[in-house]
Amino acid sequence: MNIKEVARLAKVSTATVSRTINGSDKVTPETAERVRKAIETLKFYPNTNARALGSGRSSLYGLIISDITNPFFPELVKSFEDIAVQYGQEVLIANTNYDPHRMEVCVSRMLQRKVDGVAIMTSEIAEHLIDEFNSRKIPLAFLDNATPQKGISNILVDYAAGIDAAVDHLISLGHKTIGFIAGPMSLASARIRKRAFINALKRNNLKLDLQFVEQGNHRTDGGHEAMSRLLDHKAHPTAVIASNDMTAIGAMGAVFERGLHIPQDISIVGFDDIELSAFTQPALTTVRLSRQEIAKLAFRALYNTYQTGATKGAEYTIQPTLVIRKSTGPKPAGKH
Amino acid sequence: MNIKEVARLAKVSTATVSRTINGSDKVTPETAERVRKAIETLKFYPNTNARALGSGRSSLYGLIISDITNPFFPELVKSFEDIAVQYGQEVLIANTNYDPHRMEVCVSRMLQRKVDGVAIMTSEIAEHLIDEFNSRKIPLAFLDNATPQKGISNILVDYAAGIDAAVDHLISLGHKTIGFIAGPMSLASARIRKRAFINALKRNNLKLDLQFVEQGNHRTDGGHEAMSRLLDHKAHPTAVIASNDMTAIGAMGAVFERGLHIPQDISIVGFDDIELSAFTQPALTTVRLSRQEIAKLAFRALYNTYQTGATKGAEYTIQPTLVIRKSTGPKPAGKH
DNA sequence: CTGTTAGCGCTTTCAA
DNA sequence: TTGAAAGCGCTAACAG
Repeated sequence: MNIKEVARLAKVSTATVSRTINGSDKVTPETAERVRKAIETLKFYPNTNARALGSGRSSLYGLIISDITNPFFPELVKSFEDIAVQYGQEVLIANTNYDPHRMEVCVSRMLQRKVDGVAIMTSEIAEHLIDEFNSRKIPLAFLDNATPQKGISNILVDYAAGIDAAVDHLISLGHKTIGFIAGPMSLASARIRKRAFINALKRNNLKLDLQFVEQGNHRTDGGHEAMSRLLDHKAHPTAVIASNDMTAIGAMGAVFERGLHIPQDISIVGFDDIELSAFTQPALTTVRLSRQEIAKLAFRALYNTYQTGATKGAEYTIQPTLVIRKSTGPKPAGKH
Repeated sequence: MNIKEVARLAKVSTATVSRTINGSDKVTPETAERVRKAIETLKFYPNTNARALGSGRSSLYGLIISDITNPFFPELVKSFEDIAVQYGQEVLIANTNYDPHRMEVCVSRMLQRKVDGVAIMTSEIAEHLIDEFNSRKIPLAFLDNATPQKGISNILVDYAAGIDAAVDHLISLGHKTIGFIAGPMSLASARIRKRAFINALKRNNLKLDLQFVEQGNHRTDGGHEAMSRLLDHKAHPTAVIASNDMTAIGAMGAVFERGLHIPQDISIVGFDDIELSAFTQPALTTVRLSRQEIAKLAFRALYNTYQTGATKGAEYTIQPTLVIRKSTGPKPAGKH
């Protein structure tokens, strides 16, 4: 069952069938109709592999993420797929599992499938792998690539603005002693958030107490432990900002374990706005980083670069927004 | 850059390069080594499309799910990929978004990519689409297919056993009035759970009060509303089982809104054990349905069927297990 | 507007 | 063990 059979049944050449499939305008409507009917009756599905091979275009875009079970990614994946479908393109998803070796495997898969572009939404990627893509002129889009490069698109996130919004919100609620639970310092984006927090305190003339800047790991366990340490101080902060939502959720657990209440005794702010955050008890106030926006910008950058054959990539900056829910409240009376 | 260049550099024919790539044992180690070195220096990645076209095997397995942002699926996807990688196969993921039309698109994608098998982990699929696969002898594996079919593998879940375990657990805690929040009755698996609940009550000689069997939608909003209705009754149940975790989480919110405590005033049990459930406050007691097990069984069934060319599919039954966390406790004194 | 035909890059007989 | 060559199914000049 192939294009020949369709051609035979429709009494045309394979070229005409191909043209019809690809929506060429140089096919008489009547002919096209006949072809379409033949396709229908034969239940013919054009072989993607042959198409890609013949045309040199795969219409496939790669999406490399760390781990689909990390709640940050599902929405990103979904949005990326949705927009790709809109553009008539397909998506090849690959997980690195935070493992450099798996990353190599992912890159190799992309190369073998001859993708038309790759969105790399994870930080850990070796320079030589980027070169593989570059030398083949495969468009790349990064999320938060620290070192922008020739011909590579970059989606930047204004983390500082997000942190600022969180700090301002807490200050407006009367908080003066604000703690922070950082993410892994190996992550550029985590470093930026921590620095932004410190700067925000300064700008607001709040004293920076380094013992209230704790270290987490962007997972719940790290948040839990960090918050426990924070609560060990006789005079703990009345509000804590976490570097991401998972950290905040872990932190909330630690607060409850001490018999304290959120937000009556302590306010908590997260970062990312993963789905889960709306369902915590109380619902988490957090800085929303729109995954849909990231996905759209990344895909469009790739698509445009591929279509136009442009050699320089685009750069976009995304503004996070504060989502106020129930985990933040006025500073408790009598505290500092 | 293709197999020819490699052949030239290694001073062999393209056939030998192909054999080396595919690990044929009829290549002298020395020759193979030369080829491998050539591949290395040229940074050659064999074109998957051409490989599939030439061989007739795609080494690609399709995975159709409803929606990657549904927390049930990420772990399933990950496990499926992990095992596929182990077997040297690739995975093509497709979301239906609960939309029959998108389902057609998904099926079409699978057909066009000439997948070697498809795991359909969503319920809504039209009969004629199944036929498309059948007529092309593409192995299929279903999750919970109500009507088992010729040559199709089926992963069954013993939902009843899971519900039984939940009911038994609550009874052992002294509960006598147990409520249930069902899922959408359009879902076979939801119907089974509801029926299992009713049967379990009977078997334990507990009276079945139909006003305590509420209707949800497997989402948090449905759980919230259903639980609110349940709590409107003067004498509400002291324990409630939800048809899935999202429902349970929504229900928990409704309980808190009334100023009641979990599990002191009311115990809650979920179903699925999605990641989120470990992080609710209190952590949710639930019936765990191992997505890893589902994924493994589904993939292996497909792989074996394809490799052996078997015409009849396998059938497996998965036993869910109760995970006791903090949302269940003894029946409150003085209640029924 | 339609048909002919030479590839696309790899696999796989078939011979050697 | 290796090579030559005929496909795999489709696309895209090129001709007409």
